[in-house]
Amino acid sequence: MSSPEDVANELLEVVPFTMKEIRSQMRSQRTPELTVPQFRALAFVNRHSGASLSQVADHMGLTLPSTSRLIDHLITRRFLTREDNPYDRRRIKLGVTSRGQVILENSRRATLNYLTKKLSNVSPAEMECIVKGMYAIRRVFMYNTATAEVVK
Amino acid sequence: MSSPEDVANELLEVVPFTMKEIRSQMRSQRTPELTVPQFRALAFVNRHSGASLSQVADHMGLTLPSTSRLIDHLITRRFLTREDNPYDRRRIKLGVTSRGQVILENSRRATLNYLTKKLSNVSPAEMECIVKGMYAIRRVFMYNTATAEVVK
DNA sequence: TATTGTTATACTCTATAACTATA
DNA sequence: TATAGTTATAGAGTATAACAATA
Repeated sequence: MSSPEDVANELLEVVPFTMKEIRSQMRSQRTPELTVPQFRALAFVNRHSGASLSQVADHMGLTLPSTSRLIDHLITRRFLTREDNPYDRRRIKLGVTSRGQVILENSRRATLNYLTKKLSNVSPAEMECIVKGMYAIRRVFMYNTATAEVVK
Repeated sequence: MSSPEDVANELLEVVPFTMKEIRSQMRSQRTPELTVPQFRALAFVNRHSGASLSQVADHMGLTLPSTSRLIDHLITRRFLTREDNPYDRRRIKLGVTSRGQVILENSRRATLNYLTKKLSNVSPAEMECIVKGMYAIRRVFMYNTATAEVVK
């Protein structure tokens, strides 16, 4: 039996390490074109075409200035476009270019291939566990806003 | 049944998000004294008293210059000490100060409390899954050097 | 007056290149 | 010559503060 605290300890050790693996894979291997935050932002705009800066910031959990700079880099490199929103001129409408879609897909493929290869040594039963565990984490951290403190 | 690729996809979505939660908790809540890499380095030296810079770099998966600067910050703030190693004068011996131990313990406690609270909504069965899943990930990413490519 | 976004500034993380000192 | 570590330099990620434009 594991206590919530045991699980918390486990997360605190394993998550940063896994994150570092993903980050260095993205940086060093085939597709150093995108950092992890860039990848996430690009993927979000790809799923939500016409998104505003605030929507990206909300999704990423970043401040507006941080998001503005992040998006700037992606626009400079022609992975994203920025247009005015005619219905509310304070807002912008972001969109992924075809160039951006290619980069996004390449980056996703390379990283998935890397992870998939690593996971080839894991038994089916363990993989089910990982999936169920990730689902629980997702539910708690990504969707459960009921217990989340409101931070101004 | 989940394929390795399904699991990889899941990791690629959930791990960065969870990492961001941990990072922003450490930054914004009670103990903004340590960033995640600083916490990890300090915890490593605490477990391996007298460690050299190279040992920290290996553990963290960072280059020597990056590690040198990271450690510098911790020394400047009197969380770590640096001594010469008399047996090999090229090496240094790192140690945690009592001040560093206090900070480390506070930071660990605050983050664990935060995670533990989040996990209070997870059923025991799901927690077992998370633990088993983390164990599998740990085995694959942290210990399995057999299939890891050697990157110079 | 409140919301959306940008610019200015600053700090940490991280890398590569070039260096010093020791083995 | 090889190894351990530092310094110089640079780019990305992130924040807060101050601002402009629009609602």
